[in-house]
Amino acid sequence: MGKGRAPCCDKSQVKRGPWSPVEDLKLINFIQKHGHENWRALPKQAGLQRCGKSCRLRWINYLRPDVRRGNFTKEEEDTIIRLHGSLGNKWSKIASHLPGRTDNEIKNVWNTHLKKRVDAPEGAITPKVNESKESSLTSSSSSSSTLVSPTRKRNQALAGLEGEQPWDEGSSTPKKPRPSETKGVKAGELSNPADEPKEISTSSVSSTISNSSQAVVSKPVDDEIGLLLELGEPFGAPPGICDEVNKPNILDSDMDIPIESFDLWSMLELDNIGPSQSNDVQVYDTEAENKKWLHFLENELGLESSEEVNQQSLTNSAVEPLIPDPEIYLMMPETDPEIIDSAGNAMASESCSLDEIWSNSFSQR
DNA sequence: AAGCTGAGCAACCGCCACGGG
DNA sequence: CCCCGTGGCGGTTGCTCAGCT
Repeated sequence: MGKGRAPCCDKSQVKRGPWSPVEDLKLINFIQKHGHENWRALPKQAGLQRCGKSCRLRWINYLRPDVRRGNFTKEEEDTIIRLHGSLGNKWSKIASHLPGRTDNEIKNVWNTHLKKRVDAPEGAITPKVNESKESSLTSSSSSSSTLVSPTRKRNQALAGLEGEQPWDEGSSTPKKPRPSETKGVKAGELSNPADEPKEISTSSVSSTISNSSQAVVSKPVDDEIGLLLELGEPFGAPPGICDEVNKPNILDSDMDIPIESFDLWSMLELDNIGPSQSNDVQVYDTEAENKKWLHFLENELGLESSEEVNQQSLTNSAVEPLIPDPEIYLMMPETDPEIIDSAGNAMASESCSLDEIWSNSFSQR
């Protein structure tokens, strides 16, 4: 079996580190059109300089339509603890009991929060450690929300967006985490005057997913955009993909959708690419919606110029990169936002909301 | 204000299981 | 039956910043 096997890919030929929005877009676009029958071949066909494994991981953990991010509910935590008790570190098995949750996320949650909780004797979890972190995370679950990652990630992400392209494509050592895990800020945090001023704008999105009562805190518009995108599944997955992800899904679970949020679609004039509410995963008039959605994103990303080509490629064979390599901008010797901006017209400078969109829509789902 | 530390998590790595030839 | 390729899984790493001193 697997002894002495060659690496799955030539490490020198593939990009590593955090995924950029452009890459995400490419991957989504490709899978949405063609599925993922062969992960190994996928990167090439999709025009990605990534290892197939990396693509798979990215898809499974973040881009997949039914992935739920952030905010583990009390029930979920309990389930994890219970299942871990019986299954051990069988993360994928555990994940199969938690619709929308990935093994990786569960693993992280376990290692960072739940393990401590379980290890500690009942009641021995002393505030000092837990108050600031844990309680803002796990114990918050008592308010039925929970396991929210601190605001800082979001904050840092946003901070990174201010002046610098966070996705340093040229660098093998990622500088910042992508503004990806748009973990929400739990209500308590939001209401905390000390926290609030910071950068709620990007940090308060996802709480929504697991609990509306907590989620529907007033948020800045950008957050709602993220929320919308997150909830909206704008790139409705094709049936093939949905088959894969058609586990009992988030729509079946405890997710409440703050209806108000959907107004944003019209606010954004995106209403015609917005979700058509349904209980099925397949909630979009896929082809047209997808195109509109991608179109929108590409415009936002400053890929407008290539859009025609893209539209073409959308209808072309699978072997063609579906998106006319916008990454060329990112691959420039100097991955300078300004360069990108001048060339691509949008990436960095006005990218705040866009990046939030990206982060929220693609990473936080 | 600056430095240090720990937390959190995305992504990578390597091994294993399975299926096809 | 064996070999090989691929997908999947679990463990680990590396990066960044919030919070503390």
